[in-house]
Amino acid sequence: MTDFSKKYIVIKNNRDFSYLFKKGESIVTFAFVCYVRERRGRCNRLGIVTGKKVGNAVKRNRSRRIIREAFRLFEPILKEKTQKRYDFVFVARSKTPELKSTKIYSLMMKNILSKLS
RNA sequence: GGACUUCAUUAUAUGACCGCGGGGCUGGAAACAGCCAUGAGGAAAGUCCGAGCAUCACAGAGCAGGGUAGCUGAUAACGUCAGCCGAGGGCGACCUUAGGGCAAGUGCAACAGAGAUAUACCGCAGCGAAAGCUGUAAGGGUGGAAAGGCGAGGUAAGAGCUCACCGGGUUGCAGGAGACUGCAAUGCCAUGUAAACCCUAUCCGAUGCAACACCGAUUGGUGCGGGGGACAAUGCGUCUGCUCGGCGCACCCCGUUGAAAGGUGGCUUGAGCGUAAUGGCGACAUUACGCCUAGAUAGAUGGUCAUACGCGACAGAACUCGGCUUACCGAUGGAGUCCCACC
Repeated sequence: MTDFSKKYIVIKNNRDFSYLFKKGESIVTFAFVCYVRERRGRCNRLGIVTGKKVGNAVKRNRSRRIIREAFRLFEPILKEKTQKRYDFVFVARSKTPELKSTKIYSLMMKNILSKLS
């Protein structure tokens, strides 16, 4: 139903998450851990995991928002570069809430694009 | 000026650009697009109490289990709040208070100490040549606690033995709505612990919005199991470092599940908030006027930049209220107390 939408889809299923943890390619930085896998379909999908290790509810919200914001900027560039579509799962780490979204954005550009191309 | 006490308020602000949630308006068949205003807290937290609301159960009474524990009031209700009483702390403003009953029963009280609810080790006094006997509990030492405290009289020495003051018990009278207070008489009666069991009084049905209600129905859908088919082709999953290959899913049938799944409502207009007046010491109540203030469902408030300063603490709504408790960088205002200086 969101096929024509420009936006990404949010991953909700627990099955999808565990599948990506198992089979996805992992990219580790100090700010986040990312699991990626190629998928069919017309748009990318995004899932964010913020465990209890990150901190209290405010810190978890903060890291979720930062990652989402960074991904919002990052996603159109990815679409331009390649025709392939991917599933992403980002796992927040304990340092994440203290960072700026630009920092995460640059980390995404640096680490993920190079791996996928 | 310094040191405090108490009650409130506030919780970085402003602008630009890019985004998000639900709502309204406009365009559109729809998808969607554009515009507009709006969008976390004093604790949203812990889930510790009390309610509303919902479903189930229910004649009445009792047991069990649990809560509460000075009095009077406030309240929908409370374990909350207000005022007062008692006790304790502070020079004071003021603060703290788990504040019924060990004179119903049972239990426990280590060590020390002569002795722990009872005693006589050292003492003191009398008698006696002495051993010792008798009287006594002032003093010593141990302990959280040793038969009310302290002083005077009294005595062989002592002791509520007597008396004054203080403390506690009982009875009476007076005051108060009551907790209680005051006075008088009597008389010293006998440890602590009930946040030990327990007793007394009083209150309590259970489960929580993932409650619950509705929508949609056999040509349909969810999950599980079994069989078939394909064994050609395609995709995905799985075993594997890779290939081959096997198995599973996608297809069909049967059995079972019978609303569990999905969607919508519940979901924010409420014991609501603000201002004023009146009543009340106060909690609060009444009246008038004004206001509408998040409703997400993997969960919306964010990002970037700029400016200012003290460089921003604790922390994120999840059915809704009233409280309590805990966390917290600060800032501002009102009222009040004590000390110093000056007049």
